[in-house]
Amino acid sequence: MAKRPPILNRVKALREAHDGMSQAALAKEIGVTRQTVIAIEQGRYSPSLESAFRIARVFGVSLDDVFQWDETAES
Amino acid sequence: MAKRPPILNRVKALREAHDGMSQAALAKEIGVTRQTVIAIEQGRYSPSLESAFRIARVFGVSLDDVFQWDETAES
DNA sequence: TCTCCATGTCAAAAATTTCTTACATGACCC
DNA sequence: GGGTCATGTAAGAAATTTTTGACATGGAGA
Repeated sequence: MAKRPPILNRVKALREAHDGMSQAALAKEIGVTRQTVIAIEQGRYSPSLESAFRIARVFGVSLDDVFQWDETAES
Repeated sequence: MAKRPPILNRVKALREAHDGMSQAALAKEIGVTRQTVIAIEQGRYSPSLESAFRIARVFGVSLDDVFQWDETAES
């Protein structure tokens, strides 16, 4: 399997701040499945750049507001 | 194969602005192959979020400075 | 000319992300 | 209790990204 990517994200926090939007609702808006949203929030793998863009657009923020390089990981 | 992603990038321009860095040198710095850099620059597919981050870091810019959503593509 | 370097192409395999389907749990409300 | 919703897990298939290896071309320079 994939090892954990060195990327952190605030998807869950943004979702909750967005009027408690559910994982299912977010998944539908960005055009992926609920399982994909779960995996991304859990950091099991990082999304494609395209999914990342769609997530940022749903919340009206920039890519860097959603995803951050994990400085504690090896570069 | 994959259809063209709705994402544009300035990798080639950044590379040239970065003292004419070669595709091979960039590939080595971000830990992918030269073919991957070629494919990204040509827009054949968009990179993983992890590769995207590594590219931005090499050039010392933000993700959004390297990759832009193509507004002319269907969302 | 010959060599080196940068870019490009191609095809198949490998690795990673995403989908599909199914089932489980806890919270909440009737 | 029974129903719905949100979240979570799991396994295999499908799709996409990346690698590997090989070969081609054009430019620059010795």
